[in-house]
Amino acid sequence: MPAALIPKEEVLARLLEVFREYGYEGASLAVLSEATGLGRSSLYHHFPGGKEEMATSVLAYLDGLLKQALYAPLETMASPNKKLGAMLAVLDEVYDGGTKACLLERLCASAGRPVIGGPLRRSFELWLTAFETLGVDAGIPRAVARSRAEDALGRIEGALVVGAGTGNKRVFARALKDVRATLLANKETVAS
Amino acid sequence: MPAALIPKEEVLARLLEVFREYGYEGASLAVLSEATGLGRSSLYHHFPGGKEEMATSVLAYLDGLLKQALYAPLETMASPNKKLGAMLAVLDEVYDGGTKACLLERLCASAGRPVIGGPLRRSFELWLTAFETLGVDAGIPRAVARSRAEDALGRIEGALVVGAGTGNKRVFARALKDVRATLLANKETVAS
DNA sequence: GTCTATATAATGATAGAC
DNA sequence: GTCTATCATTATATAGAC
Repeated sequence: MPAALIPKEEVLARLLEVFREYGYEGASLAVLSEATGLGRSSLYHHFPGGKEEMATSVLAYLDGLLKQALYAPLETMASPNKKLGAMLAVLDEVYDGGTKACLLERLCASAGRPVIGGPLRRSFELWLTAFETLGVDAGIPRAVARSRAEDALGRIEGALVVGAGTGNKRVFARALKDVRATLLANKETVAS
Repeated sequence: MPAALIPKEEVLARLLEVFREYGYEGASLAVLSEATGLGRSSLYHHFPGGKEEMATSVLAYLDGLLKQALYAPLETMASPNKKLGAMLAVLDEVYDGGTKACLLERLCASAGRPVIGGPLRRSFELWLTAFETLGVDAGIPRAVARSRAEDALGRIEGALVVGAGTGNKRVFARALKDVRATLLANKETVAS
């Protein structure tokens, strides 16, 4: 039997790129095949469940990346603020300064498919829980930390959307800066 | 010749609903046909350019809705704050409290198609300019008003994404509240 | 302006050789 | 584990009757 052309993790990484650029419906097997360098049959060998299994496997692979990017910093001895800085630095890199789309957002249009919607929601929750946990670590009441986490993720996702629609990267840079300043802050807004 | 079953504006409204739920690639002619009650050939009679023309026509139709929702309030005599309240009230209704997706976001995955990307960017700009103009009306320097407009639209889009992925509507409600409080404010963030 | 019927291409998915 | 060849289905799009 022929040796694997590329490691399975590399296959997943390339599939991820396609799904996050084109979404689920837009990611045709032709494109997925070209991106991985594997023929259709090879893809079906790795993912007997077809395109849906490719998408769910990619979501599981993303969960691993999220754990690296968001949960690894949580387990260090650094201050909550430093941990947040580490998380946001990785996100800035992953989204290439706001020029690359988010897989979670691109899959939302296909959340109606049960095999997508379930894992998708779990990936959202994984991210939210990381932010929430960081807030709790910083001494913020859990309910508040949870709301802040949702708002922070919303800021990031929305900045990527506006960036994709307008080509403006500064929105994303400001979003990261704002999350940096507000997620853990004892803040109040003062009108003058 | 048979009479039109429904006015063209109603056709556009129904096409809009499909595109904003499923995105461009996910909106098949079968679904578009069913949603409008028109056969394929009737759709091609109205939109000779096929699905791409349906999408661009829907974007143009959305521009009209945006002008109603965002520019009509601008031309009233009310205070900037009242105008903002009117805008956000319409948005809250249009997105059904955060349960309906935004067409602009759902089309971003297909922005690579030139016929989509151009009009899409123009629709984003239309929205941003409305928010920016309101800020300028309120006495905010244009550059600041522009940034605030981008951030506000980002907050709204991101809240819809998080809402779609998690099923949580409160994110959207808080986003509207935050835009209400920050778009026109003389604000500063105070850490205590 | 709408319909039925059809053309043509692309899609997701399989079978079987190596 | 990968390939070529092919399947059935769905997709977009057209032709022509009424």
